Amino acid sequence: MDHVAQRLSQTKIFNKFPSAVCIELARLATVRKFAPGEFCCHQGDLWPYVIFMVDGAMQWTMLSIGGREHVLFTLSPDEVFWGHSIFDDQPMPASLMARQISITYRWHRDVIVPFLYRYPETLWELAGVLTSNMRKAREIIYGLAFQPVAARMATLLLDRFSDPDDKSVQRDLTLSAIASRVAASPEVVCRILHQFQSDGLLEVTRATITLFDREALEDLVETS
Amino acid sequence: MDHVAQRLSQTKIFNKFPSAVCIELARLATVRKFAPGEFCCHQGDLWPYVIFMVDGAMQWTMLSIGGREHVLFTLSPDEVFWGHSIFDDQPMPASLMARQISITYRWHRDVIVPFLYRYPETLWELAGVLTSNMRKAREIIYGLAFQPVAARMATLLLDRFSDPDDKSVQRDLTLSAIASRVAASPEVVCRILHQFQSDGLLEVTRATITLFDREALEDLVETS
DNA sequence: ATTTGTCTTTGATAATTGTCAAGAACTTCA
DNA sequence: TGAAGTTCTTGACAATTATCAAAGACAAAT
Repeated sequence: MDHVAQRLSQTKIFNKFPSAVCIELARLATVRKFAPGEFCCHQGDLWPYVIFMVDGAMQWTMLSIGGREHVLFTLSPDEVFWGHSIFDDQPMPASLMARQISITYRWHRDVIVPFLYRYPETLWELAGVLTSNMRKAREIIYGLAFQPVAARMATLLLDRFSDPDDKSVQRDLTLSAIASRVAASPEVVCRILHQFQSDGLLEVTRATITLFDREALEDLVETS
Repeated sequence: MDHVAQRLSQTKIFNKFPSAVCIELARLATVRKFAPGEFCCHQGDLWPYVIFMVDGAMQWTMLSIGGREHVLFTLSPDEVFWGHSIFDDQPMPASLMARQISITYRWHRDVIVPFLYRYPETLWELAGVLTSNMRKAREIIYGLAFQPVAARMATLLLDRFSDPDDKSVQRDLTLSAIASRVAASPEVVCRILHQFQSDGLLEVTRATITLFDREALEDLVETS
């Protein structure tokens, strides 16, 4: 069995297909490579595609009314993304952009829908996946609306330090990149980072961030 | 054909069932009456039900981290609501509360899912409905996060004056009720309302609001 | 090693919104 | 009619965050 088909068959929804179908789908897929900065789909496009991330990283970026960009989440290898237009023929509400060199398998709606109908359990699971996405989106944007910047920063940091053993991480995001994730200005991000440092929660150098007090960050998220 | 079954068969998803199935479903439904203030489901509950609004009005209210309540949308007669727990067995992210005396038809997941599987087009349409809900939720919360209060007020007012002929509407919401919809304090709502008035956009009395300049409100929503 | 350009840091200031408090206006009910 | 309870209005003040500006630190390239 093709290696990619194998990985595909472990994802939600696709795991409800017999493995022969996954192999067949892998064969039917359009393979595409993206350079960093290249767009997979643009906000406003009609984009009725499913993609499977083989390698790289994509970010889901929303253009807000003031021309500001907000990164809501990123896509990592082995994740599947179902374009909204597949289901309701409406324009995409955000853009998907490659952050690194990325490789995707892509299917058009017309290719994949017949398979879904043939195995209705996938359709049911699809409802589950959409619901879970809705919850996540709700959570993220709700955080933007009702949590102060410090709490949103704390969430992002905890996400980076997701492994409890990790005491120190590389800083791969600039202040502006962080700002676009927490919907704040780079200056504020800078101040809050140093605020955290002078409160003894962590240590910031140009290259790394070292976490001292995970609980304090968790508290910040809870109580705000 | 039962009158309610008839109405049910005109809604999304249910319209993909043969009418005999709608009649059958109407028979299988649990009919419930709610007094104003009574809850249909509570945030945090596992609530795997579908409801059809026969009469009245429900509001979808989210308890935020500061104990504040935010009303995200309301349910009107002939609308169908699919509880999130149906699809992913997770707790409901908000509460559904009757605002007036309301009557609902309700089905448990176990009752309705077999019918969905029997008619897979309904499952497909379900994905469409969930996607459209996701878009709406996104829009609403995104507005809360990135639009100033005045723009959110403008949106709410335009919603009230949805009929272009309506020049004047009853004020059926108190300042606090408005505040909870636009996620602001009643004082700020009061000020903005008077701001609009002194800018000549509308006239506020205790009982009614009269719109003078619809375009100005629309501009406010666009440009912020 | 110097230059160039991008990040980062810091300060000053302004805008938005929330909070508190007190009084005015209105409704309801007895 | 009057009393009690809401709801509305207004002012003063505080907190959060954005914006602008300028300077400092660093990395890459020549």
